Amino acid sequence: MQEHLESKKAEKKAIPAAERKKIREEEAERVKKYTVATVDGKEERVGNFRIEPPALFLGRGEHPLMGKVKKRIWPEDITINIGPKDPVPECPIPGHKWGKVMHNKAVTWLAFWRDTITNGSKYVWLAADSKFKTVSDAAKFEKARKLHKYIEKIRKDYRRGWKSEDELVRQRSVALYLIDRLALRVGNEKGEDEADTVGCCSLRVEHLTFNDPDVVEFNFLGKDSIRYENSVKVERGAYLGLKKLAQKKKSSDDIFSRLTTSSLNEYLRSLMEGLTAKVFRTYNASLTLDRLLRQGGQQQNVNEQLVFYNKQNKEVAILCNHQRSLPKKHDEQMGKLSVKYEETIEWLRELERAAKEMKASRKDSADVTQWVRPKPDLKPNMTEEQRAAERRRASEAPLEKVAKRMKVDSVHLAIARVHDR
DNA sequence: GCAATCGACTCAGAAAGATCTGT
DNA sequence: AACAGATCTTTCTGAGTCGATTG
Repeated sequence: MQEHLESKKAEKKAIPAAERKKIREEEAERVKKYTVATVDGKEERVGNFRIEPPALFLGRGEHPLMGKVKKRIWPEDITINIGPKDPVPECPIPGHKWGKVMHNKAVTWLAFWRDTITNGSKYVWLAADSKFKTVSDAAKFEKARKLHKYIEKIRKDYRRGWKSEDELVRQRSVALYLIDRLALRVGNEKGEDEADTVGCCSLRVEHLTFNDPDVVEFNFLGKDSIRYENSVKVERGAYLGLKKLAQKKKSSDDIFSRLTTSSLNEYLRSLMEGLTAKVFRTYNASLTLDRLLRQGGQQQNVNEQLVFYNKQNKEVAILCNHQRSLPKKHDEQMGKLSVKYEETIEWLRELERAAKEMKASRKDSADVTQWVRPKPDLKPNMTEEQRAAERRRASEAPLEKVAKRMKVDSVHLAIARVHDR
């Protein structure tokens, strides 16, 4: 199977760039009737118009269902949602027909099917640049802006709640503090056939360590089984409240045993219309970026501005615990970079030595030694594999010594070039 | 009345693919 | 000019959130 896939890959790679582009354009033309939808008289791009093909389910982290077969979806499994007078899209597989055609104006999906692994709903939606998506995206940020007007009151309220006699109020107030301060997700309960991950409301005693007087260490698997590891100095009241909630409980017990995500959200809605736990993430991420960008120095050029922006944006990613695993070849690439760096430094030393020597002797040229990588010897009649092998040989071959005489100007030019890098 | 389940939506990381850049 | 490697963009689909429905 692997061999087959490898050879398919090689076949694809062998197609010249121009032809590949042509193939791509033709394919785009062919699928156009599936990728564009008319919504309220306007053409909109469709997001995922291809049905997920059969595969072995993998899942993220330690998923109980990993390895199960995700079965093929047939037209009969699919419900189409279109306007009542619109023509039904032609079924692309001869001899088959759509399972159901309906006209539901209250939802935004175009097609629906059931996932054979989880029995969950899967949809075809419009793309992110569609009216439906952009309007709801804008509404999300407006809601976060609205929270800005309520936040002081809400914070005052939960600080008071830490000391409440009512355990439910205490749980809710401490949980809300964590959601606000650490941008934790709300953390719905999860089932037996899902990976064991948690959010705020599902935190267990085993996920926390208390370091008096006021530091809490968090260590748990969050969404996508991404580890959240953070040692935080928290407000004293929250510390005491949280510690009290963890006391007399087993390590596998829920900290917020009486709190549910829906009761928390219900409470939030009583404080501000439309407020839910996830709004705090949007709010705090946006506010953090805004604050960091404002305290920016005077970046001179676009390049510096970009570096600055990316740096601040990374801070927000840290707040939200967004992280990507390193690419497979990362170590190798870093290794190559450091070798290159060393070589460049050595070359710089040699150039500087030559410059000094010329200055001392008042000559206008000097002998320099450069260590260079041999060039691959590529012949026109070589096959792709032979070329690759030759390139590999050249890149792994020892450095060659090249001695040459350089004029003073070219030495200075070379030094400047190294500094540019 | 309430816990469990469902439906519809956003969020998110991996991998594939396209494009850019330096040699 | 060609090519390889780096980087940026897109695709894919699994993993959440949250309100509604159901038993």
